[in-house]
Amino acid sequence: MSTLDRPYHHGDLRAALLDAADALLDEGGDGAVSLREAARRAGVSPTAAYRHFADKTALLAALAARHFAQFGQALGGRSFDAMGPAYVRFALERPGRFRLMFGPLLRAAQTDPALQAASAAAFQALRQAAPDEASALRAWAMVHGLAHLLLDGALPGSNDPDAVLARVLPG
Amino acid sequence: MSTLDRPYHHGDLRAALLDAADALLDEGGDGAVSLREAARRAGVSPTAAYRHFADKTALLAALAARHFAQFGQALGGRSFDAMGPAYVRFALERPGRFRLMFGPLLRAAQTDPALQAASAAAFQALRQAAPDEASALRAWAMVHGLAHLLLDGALPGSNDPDAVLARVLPG
DNA sequence: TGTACATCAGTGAACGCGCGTTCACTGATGTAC
DNA sequence: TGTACATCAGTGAACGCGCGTTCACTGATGTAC
Repeated sequence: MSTLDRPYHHGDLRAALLDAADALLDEGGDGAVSLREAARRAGVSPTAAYRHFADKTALLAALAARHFAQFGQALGGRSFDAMGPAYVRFALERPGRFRLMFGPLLRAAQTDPALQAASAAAFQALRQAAPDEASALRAWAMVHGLAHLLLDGALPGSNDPDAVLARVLPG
Repeated sequence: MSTLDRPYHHGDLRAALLDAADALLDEGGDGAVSLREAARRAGVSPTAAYRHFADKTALLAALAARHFAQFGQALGGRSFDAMGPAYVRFALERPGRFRLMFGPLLRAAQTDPALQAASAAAFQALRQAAPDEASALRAWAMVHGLAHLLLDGALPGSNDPDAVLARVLPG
């Protein structure tokens, strides 16, 4: 395969692999992300990925860091009251992404500095909008729990996000 | 292997498999539960499990049903205020169990009647202790979110459950 | 009490699968003189 | 401007792994007459 045949430009394989992994995340959840399939979709042999990531965990960490940045943007600049719905919407939009960001797959990568920075920055947004620390924590927990319960279809009766949000959140 | 060599009595293989799967849940999380390993630990060939469960999903559903029953007992008979800490404690005690009960692994088994009944019963406890429906939902979401955040080590700063609970819950 | 038979709970070999990762390698690109 | 060389981003075959599930089977247990 010559350079010209590739669907990405020189030096962009890293981004292409992340994009492919991202698509897998959406299609099959965080458990469905594999180095081999990501490479396949990027049009490259399985081993090419190792030029760009030390191992699978490094790929996942990079992917999560990307998503935490988007997460911060999705929350940033909103009022405290508007953040709850935004948080839940972010989770429901793409469940695999949400599970990767918070789930056990990243346990091995929890010390990754880029990941830590990205996640800390995302939560700064929420902390700053809250009237005080305890309120921030309570709101965060509630909204995080709501996201999970809706994602898992664990609420008896209505699982309609808007209806549930309206009933639960103030305003 | 004669009957006498087995670590369980006649007719108890089903329970032995569930016990083994349960241990796997604790040791490696919900992703670490496999039919083969459960059978191995029960001292039985991999195929023996199919005498007792239609497939892996059926095993997982049976396991989750068991846990939802325990969950109901852990919550039952408590005051509304005492339920929050009990909920969180239940989750932190055995993360794998909690993730199995609410996680995506059971999506395929969501229509299982025994599982549905067990989960509905568990939530009855919380609903009955709450002053009203909306409060129940809010409390549930918050406590569920707290459990997840603590489980995932996602809280910046202190991840000590007792400290976090004290700061967040009323009373 | 004895015999024929059905049922039932296991065995063990085999299937196809996809995975993460390693290895020695090739061919193109960039650099120094 | 040309040549020698190092670097770099890929390839492709191979490794060992554990999984869920199927198949034909065996041997013990229970039942009917």
